[in-house]
Amino acid sequence: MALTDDESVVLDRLHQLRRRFVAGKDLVYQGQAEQSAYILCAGWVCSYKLQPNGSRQIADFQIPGDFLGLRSILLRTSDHSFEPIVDIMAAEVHQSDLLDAFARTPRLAAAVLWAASRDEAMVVEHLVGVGRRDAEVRVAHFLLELSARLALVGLGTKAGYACPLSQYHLADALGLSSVHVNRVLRKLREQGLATFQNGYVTFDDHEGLVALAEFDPAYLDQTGPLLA
Amino acid sequence: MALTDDESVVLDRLHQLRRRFVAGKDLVYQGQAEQSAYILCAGWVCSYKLQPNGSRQIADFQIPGDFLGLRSILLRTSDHSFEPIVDIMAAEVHQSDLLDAFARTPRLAAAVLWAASRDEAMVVEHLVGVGRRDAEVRVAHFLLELSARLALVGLGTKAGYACPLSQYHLADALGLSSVHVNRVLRKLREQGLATFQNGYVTFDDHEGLVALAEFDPAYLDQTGPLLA
DNA sequence: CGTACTGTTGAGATCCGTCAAGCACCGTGG
DNA sequence: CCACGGTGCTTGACGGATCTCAACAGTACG
Repeated sequence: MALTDDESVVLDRLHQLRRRFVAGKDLVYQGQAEQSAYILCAGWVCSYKLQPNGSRQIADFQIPGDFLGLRSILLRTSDHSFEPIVDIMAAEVHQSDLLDAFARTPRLAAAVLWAASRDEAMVVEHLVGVGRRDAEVRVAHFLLELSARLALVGLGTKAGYACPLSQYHLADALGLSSVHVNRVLRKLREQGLATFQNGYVTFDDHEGLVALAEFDPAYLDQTGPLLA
Repeated sequence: MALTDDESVVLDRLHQLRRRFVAGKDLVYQGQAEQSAYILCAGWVCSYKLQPNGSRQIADFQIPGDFLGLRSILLRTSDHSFEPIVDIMAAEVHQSDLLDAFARTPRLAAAVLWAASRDEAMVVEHLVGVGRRDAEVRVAHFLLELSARLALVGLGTKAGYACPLSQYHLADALGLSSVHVNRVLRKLREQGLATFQNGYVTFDDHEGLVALAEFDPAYLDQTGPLLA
């Protein structure tokens, strides 16, 4: 994605303030009114919604390079929370700076809208998984999606990747109980497809896993934003 | 939402081409490359993804006033399909016109991004339902969300609304079998909470239904886009 | 008058959740 | 050094929510 000098300047200005956050302490919480977003520099984050009964649903995971809280900047109050999975670094983006940037460089607006569209496409695919795939396929698909996203930013290969998630994170993301996640992971391991252990995901049979999950990465639109 | 004259002109130009589509015949299909979006004038549409095994997951329903296919305009190929539930009228919006409009009026870009954010918030809430609510609560929540959205455009009240969906639509949207949807609807009816019949949804006990579903419409952000 | 679609109901199977217990690891503090 | 609590992982037994299969009724429509 080629930028003009002007666009680069505007983009740089958005990145000014870098902040560190510790694992487990929410960046943004459900119902918060203050509006600012972040661009994740290092570490993993998850966005989730809590239910009155205490259960939670993780909507998405953010990895380095991802926008974080774009939605809470335009909607008045954040309808969800962000939890750092590990200690992270993130650059703060103020609402006013972003809207200001739109006025200066409309192509940037299109790029941000592209990012929002891609986010939504991922959530929709996630919804498909939870609604229509059984537990084994769902887990397999999830591991593959993460792999594809991480590979884009150089954090993984077809062989596997470092993954700081616990089985509880998987359970909350996939709409399963942690007990069942554990059983499914064991099954995938025993079938020689994939191993999720000690902070690493290893693809023992990448091709077989893709076949099982019927994984098609088209929705990830890996070609980047198209600029008018 | 107050617009300047200039913005109104740009917005009007987007609406030029109105087209009619018949029920059941897809407007946009999964994998299609051509890029244009629509603004729905009359009728109901659903957006869905098909699985290789034939089952489908409906991601969202669009009602009059909603944007339709905003995502397929920025991503290269549409990753999902749109099916008119009934005969509809929709105004076509070309990709180039939209990007052009961003350049002229950045506030419009913010408004469109707001619309995209709201869409995503709805999908996330949908995901929460499918992942973490049992069938009865899920159906109740769904009926209430539609009610709130329809009320905003004058198509329903707390008493009920006209609803052209079949039980199959509900099943595909909620990640349930149509058989089970039928049983749940019967239960809601017998409990005196809501009736889904003959193209009408009637709230027999709106308050009770809200309590059962723990419905909180905050995520719908009914205050409209905020303009810089 | 058949055909297709939607809705309805029952019976049986199964996937997955809940409850429960136990193990491994790790950092803390005595 | 060891006791201890916390967190995460593992496994078994049981129950239930939901699915699948199957049959049938009502309605619209050609």
